Amino acid sequence: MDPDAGSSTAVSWPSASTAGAAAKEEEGGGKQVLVVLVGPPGSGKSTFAEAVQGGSAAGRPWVRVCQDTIGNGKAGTKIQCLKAAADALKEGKSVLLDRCNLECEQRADFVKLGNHVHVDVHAVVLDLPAKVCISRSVSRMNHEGNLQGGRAAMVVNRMLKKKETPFLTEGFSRIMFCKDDNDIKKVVDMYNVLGPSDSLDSGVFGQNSKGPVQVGIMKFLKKPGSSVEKFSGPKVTPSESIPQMQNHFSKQESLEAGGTCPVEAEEEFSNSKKIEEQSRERVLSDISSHTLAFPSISTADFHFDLDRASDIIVDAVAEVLQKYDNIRLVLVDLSQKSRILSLVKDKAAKKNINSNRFFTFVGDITQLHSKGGLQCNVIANAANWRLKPGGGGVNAAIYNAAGEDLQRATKECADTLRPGSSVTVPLPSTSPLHQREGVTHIIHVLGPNMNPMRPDCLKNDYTKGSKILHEAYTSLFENFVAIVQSCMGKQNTEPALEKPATGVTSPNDSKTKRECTHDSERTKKHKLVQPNVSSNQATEGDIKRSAVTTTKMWGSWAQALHELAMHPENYKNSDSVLEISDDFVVLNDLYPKAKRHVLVVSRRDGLDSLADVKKEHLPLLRRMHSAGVKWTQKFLEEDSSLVFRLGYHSVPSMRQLHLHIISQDFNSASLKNKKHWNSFTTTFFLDSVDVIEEIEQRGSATISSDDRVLAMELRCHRCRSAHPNIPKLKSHIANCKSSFPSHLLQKDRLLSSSTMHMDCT
DNA sequence: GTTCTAGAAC
DNA sequence: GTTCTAGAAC
Repeated sequence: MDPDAGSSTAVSWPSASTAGAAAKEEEGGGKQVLVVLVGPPGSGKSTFAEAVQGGSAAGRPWVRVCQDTIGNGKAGTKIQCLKAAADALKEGKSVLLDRCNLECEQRADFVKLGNHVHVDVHAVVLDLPAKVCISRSVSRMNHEGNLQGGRAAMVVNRMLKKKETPFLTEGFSRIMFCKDDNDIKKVVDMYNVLGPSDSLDSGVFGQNSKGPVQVGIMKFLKKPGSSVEKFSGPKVTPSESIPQMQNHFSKQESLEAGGTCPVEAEEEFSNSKKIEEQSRERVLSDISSHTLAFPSISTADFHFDLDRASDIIVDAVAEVLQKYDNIRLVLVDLSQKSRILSLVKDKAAKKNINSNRFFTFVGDITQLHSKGGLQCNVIANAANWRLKPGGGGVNAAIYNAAGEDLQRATKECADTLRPGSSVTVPLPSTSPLHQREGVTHIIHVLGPNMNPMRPDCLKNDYTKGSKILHEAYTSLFENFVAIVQSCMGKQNTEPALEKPATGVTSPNDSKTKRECTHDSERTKKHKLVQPNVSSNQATEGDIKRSAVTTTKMWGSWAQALHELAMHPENYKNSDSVLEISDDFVVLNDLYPKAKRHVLVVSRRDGLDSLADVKKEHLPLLRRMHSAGVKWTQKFLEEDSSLVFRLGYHSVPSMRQLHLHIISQDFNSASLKNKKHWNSFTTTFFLDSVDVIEEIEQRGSATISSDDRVLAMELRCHRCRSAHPNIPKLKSHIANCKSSFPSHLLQKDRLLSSSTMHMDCT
């Protein structure tokens, strides 16, 4: 790649003729730069630094900090370089750090320094062939660091063995690789025209794609109790001013290898340190891909106050990083001038967030690896509530980059998304985004909504909006953690719940759906689920099923059906009771939610709900189903325009297993609220045919004990359009003539005069 | 499951 | 002001 490919920033600023203080004054525009040169002796670092310093045509004041010369005749130290760099930056100057910096550890303190004083930290890698460096260093005379002749060849070889390619995650905002003098010249030219207020785009430029894999960058991925723990670097605190940093460094001074090319360097590593390094690399390579890249959610659509949004991001990030160790988060924005990015960066630094575990990044979220050199196995999508492509921005970009695979995979996981929630979609390996960028999962997230045509519009309610935005990020991070945990093959303290997602459920696709995860709504009470559900006992699969047995507490009001089932003779004169058999009672629902709404109530004591049903109950279920079909037929004879659905509520409110037979007009005054609607039109409603089939195959029914589907937005059961409230929904469904969703047209899930081969008169 | 009602939304 | 939702009580 051309080294200046990323220098798209215009450099047409007025040239500041004065240096130093003048540059500092202009800080509002661009930033100072700390250029960390990376290269062995003979690679041309000093020549590069002198060329930039001497050729600056744009008024940017440069200071060269060179370890070879900083000791005034004696061997210079890293500490001296750090101090000199800190001083120069404090004076508003940009710094060229002229030392080898071949190892991550050698660079780390300088990067930290640059990030602390909020300057851009660049790496310029002088990646020339070893023989070139050797030949230059061997033959040169009067080298500043007195490294020349035969000794130089040995040192260059030794150092190159230890070379660790710089990576953005070390804290660099930009890395440029120079393979030859031509590349070097281009980079020098780029800096020469970089005015005091200019800045260069973030990213990696000129890297050879088959470069070595960088493992050292993963040192942030410590796990408590593991050997990696020992390698967590000194904790960075916001109050850690430069002098304090220097104190810290001075303690380590004896351990630090000299900057330029000390022959002694190799001896500085004790055996124990080597062992630690090896074990670190081994562990870290296992979890090296656990990185989530996410865009800023809702800030464009919602016109969210960016200051508040950045607080929310930083808070949510801090919370999740505190809870989990082995993850890395990256906030991505396309624009170099992104305000949300700079706000978040500043606040994260102030909040003492480890910049290795969370950082901001300028780039295209769909090309982080190929263009940015940043490997992220999971990326978040600022999705729309329909989970559909389009709309521009990140959503469109991700759908475009991932191809149709993403649409298909998303559809298998969920139909919609509520504000403040997220859903994980495993990205098929056939997707270009998977193949090219190494992205294995997309997590769709939906922030607060302000479009009055959509459900849950917040208008200008920032309190609520903030809450939802925080929920959205938390949900995103929890889902990401769940992916990481499942990749690591273990469930930690707080595994994110794995649930069947919203939308279509059928035996055919239930497997894939289970692989998707929806967010857990921690604040919501699960009133219908009693503690004995024992979610924490779930081990493999983690699908809560059939766990609600005999000990569920039923309120007195919930006992009516049980009472009826046990003593149907007491009700035989009631108008509501249509049929009594040994197995069941058929009755009109007391509060019908449609023109026709009938219950087939099992008479078996102990079968409180579907969760209690086992294979031995199949004959009963089949008989209940047949009774339902028989009565449906009768109703269709009375009104052939009706369409019926037969099914069970996942978690019923009334005790005693009962099958609903309900016409799909939903034209009833008793249908009053969201829970009523969603209990019949979401996955909460399990079709009788599917329940029977699953019990035949698995021995029990898969039940989502998650009642969040009941709180979902109101959508037409035919055309899936959304409506803000019950009255509007009702007026819509009264007129909606759309055909039913295709899955309902299969397997006799819908019964009508045509499917039952009756005459339509 | 429904009813009642406070308070949010309009 | 009225409409609508959501939570508590039953």
